[in-house]
Amino acid sequence: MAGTPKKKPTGSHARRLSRDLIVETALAQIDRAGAQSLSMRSLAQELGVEAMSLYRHVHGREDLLEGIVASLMDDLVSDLDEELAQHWQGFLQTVAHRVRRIAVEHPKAFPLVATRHPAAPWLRPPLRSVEVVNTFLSTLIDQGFTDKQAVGAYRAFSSFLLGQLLLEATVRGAETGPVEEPLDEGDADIPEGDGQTTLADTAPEVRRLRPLLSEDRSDEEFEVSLEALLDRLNRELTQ
Amino acid sequence: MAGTPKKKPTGSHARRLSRDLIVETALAQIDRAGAQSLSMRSLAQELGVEAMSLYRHVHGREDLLEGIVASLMDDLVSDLDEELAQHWQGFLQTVAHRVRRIAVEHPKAFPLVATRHPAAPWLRPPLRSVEVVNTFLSTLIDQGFTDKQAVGAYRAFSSFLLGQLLLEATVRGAETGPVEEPLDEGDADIPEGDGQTTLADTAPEVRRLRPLLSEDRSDEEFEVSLEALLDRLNRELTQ
DNA sequence: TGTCGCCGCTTACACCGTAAGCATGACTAG
DNA sequence: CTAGTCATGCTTACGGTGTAAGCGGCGACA
Repeated sequence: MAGTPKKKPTGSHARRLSRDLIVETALAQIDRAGAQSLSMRSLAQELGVEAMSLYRHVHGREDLLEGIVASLMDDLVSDLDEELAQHWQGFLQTVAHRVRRIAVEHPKAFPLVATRHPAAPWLRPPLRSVEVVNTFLSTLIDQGFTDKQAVGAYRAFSSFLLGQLLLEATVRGAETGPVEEPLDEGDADIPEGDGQTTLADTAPEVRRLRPLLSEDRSDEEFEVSLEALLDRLNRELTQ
Repeated sequence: MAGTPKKKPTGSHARRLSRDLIVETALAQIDRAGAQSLSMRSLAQELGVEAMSLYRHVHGREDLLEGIVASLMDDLVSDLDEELAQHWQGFLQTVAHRVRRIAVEHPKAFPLVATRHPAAPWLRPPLRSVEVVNTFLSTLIDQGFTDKQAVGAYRAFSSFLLGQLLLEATVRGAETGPVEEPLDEGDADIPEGDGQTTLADTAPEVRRLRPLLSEDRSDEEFEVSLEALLDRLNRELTQ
């Protein structure tokens, strides 16, 4: 550059580079445009830095993604083991709502939490950290669950959260930025006759029920399903 | 080329190129090494063809993936609307087991089914085709479900399948080829003290229950959860 | 005033998806 | 039999991606 600036402009990038800052910025970028469009280069640019600089603080793209899901889920552990764990139902409800909050706030990032392979094969998304699972299990066992029941509850709970929240995140993520170009819709194969007419012909029920199908009852559905799960666990507990 | 071969060697690639063949081969490659490692070039190579030739039959990578999930799920519709739809519980059970079969046979591909955005916002994975959803809804409504109940059942059922099967697929997919290199485990940050010792210290319950956590009860869990869901729907139906 | 280590930069490479155009063979009309 | 059309696969080329390897400068401490 001409002029040999003695002090760097320091225009936009205020904070110093660090793993936390990188992860945080990456998450913001994913929230904005989806995980697909996050690249080391674009991330570096947003940080006012060259791509290779990121590798000082992050092992690579995979490690970065791992860091993102970890940072998302670390908010869970923070203040969990309190007086909160006195009734297991309340405990499960709190955990469920916290995880849901994460999914709703970061719909584009949640598929990562759901899909990424856990650190150990006996950890199941979305509760992927050893600490959380430990709190989960010991809370239940302290309140009368047998070992087997506690593990079963962990699995059922994981499955419930995963299904419910991944669905919700998919919907919310799609409506918050289907910026994907109209996909050309050219030729190249599969003429695919008129969609609307086809729908009325071959799927009248779907057509008729479309308003109902499009309604957003996710809050209510989550509560109801969670309640059903808790009932089931309770029934199992008291045999 | 020297020799101007009059007939092509026809050594390895027997069948002619077609969308179905391409999709089929791509699915095989995903089953083998995961979706991450599927590239147009490697796929073309396996077909004994140049990458750009694929674009005659497929709009691009996205369209290819779409074709793969469609081909996976098309096996559902084939013989669904039969005498099978006489009891909705049996119907749901059949559908559930068929989808599960798909997930178990293609654990590395199932995340695509789960994660990919559906064609319409009111379609929910893994039942992503209009035909299947239509059969689903009309079957239930024919047997006494109100519109709202049927739609609710569709949502609950989707959520159940998605959670249960994505978990199962993740586990099975991981054990069937964690070919991922040991990830270097170098330095660059986060010293991360000895893992085993840390686990015993901060997560004694997890350590104690590890054998139980590692057990594979997926068949049984699937049946039990499905049963619970059907019970719940039935209770809702008969109020 | 060294000198040493961190931290970001530069360069380079292999690989990716895909736009655009060309070569070739098979099939059909005259 | 010839000429024309068309489907199919190949070649070339471009911009983008993750990342290995080494360099440079700058602040901190002796």
